[in-house]
Amino acid sequence: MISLEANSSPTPEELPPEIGGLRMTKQRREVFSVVLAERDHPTANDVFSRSQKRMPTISLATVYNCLEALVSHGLVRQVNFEREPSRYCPNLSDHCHFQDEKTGTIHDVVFKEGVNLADFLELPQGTEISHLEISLKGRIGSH
Amino acid sequence: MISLEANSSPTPEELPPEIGGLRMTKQRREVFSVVLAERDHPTANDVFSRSQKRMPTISLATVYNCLEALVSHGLVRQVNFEREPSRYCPNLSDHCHFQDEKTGTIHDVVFKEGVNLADFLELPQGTEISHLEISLKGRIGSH
DNA sequence: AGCAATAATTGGAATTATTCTAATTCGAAG
DNA sequence: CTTCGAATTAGAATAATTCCAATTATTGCT
Repeated sequence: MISLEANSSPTPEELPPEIGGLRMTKQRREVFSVVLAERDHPTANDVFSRSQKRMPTISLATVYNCLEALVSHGLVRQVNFEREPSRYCPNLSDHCHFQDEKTGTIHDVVFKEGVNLADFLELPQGTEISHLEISLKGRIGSH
Repeated sequence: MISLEANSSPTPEELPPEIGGLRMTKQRREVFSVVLAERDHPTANDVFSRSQKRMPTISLATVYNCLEALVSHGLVRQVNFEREPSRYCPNLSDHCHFQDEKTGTIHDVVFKEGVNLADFLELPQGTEISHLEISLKGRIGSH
């Protein structure tokens, strides 16, 4: 099995013909490898222009299609900050996002060991959560 | 001081000439009273059509302007679910939102007593959070 | 291999929430 | 009552995303 680790990001050619139930096409491989390559939470447009470098014929619609396929198969996470364009994140571990207001940069923020949602939310009993998004904004202290 | 409580929602006329540093105009009063009236997290469009009942001449642009003024003065909260249109919430207490996937209805969810963000997030030290949004989606158990 | 069926890609048009613009109107202060 | 900055308005503009219909690729059969 091919490893999809942080600092060994695969070229499109290295990706197998199927991942997590999703058939990989040339374009999906390209898009996926772009998302895997840099952990900077690119927008669809960012992914589009990066993909064009290797595959100049790819279309923006296809990038949207591929991203949606990857997201719905759980291979990539879609990240939203208020009404900003969606961003895409290859980090599948349980985490949330912090946006530095100064630079716009988005950082992954992990939960502390053993923390469970239901532990700190007054949820109506019987609630089943299928999706959770935590978005933080602020500044990183500099002194 | 006029009380802006849950079940005594003020008519526009009852709102003072200034709230929280924001000068109240006829339209702002109308928009604010619409948001206060029902805790169903209306979109800008919802607010627009409800406002039109009492004030048929109000424009959508004005509704957006008023909502933005109310939000930036901390009188109303803007609530986002992924890429859906923004919704508006008069509940200023510390809480987050749960959307019932079946009905689309949004419920306020409060944090458990004494819970603090930094307690469960591995935040880079020195981080100052100015904005936090937690959005949940799922189903409410029915059995 | 050849071929039908199915799925993916493409470019461009369409949609939709929201913001912008420029003109008008309002309202508080003198 | 006039003035002047702010608010409102209608409509145009913007921007992210989705839709559409046509083309191209891929799969599964025989």
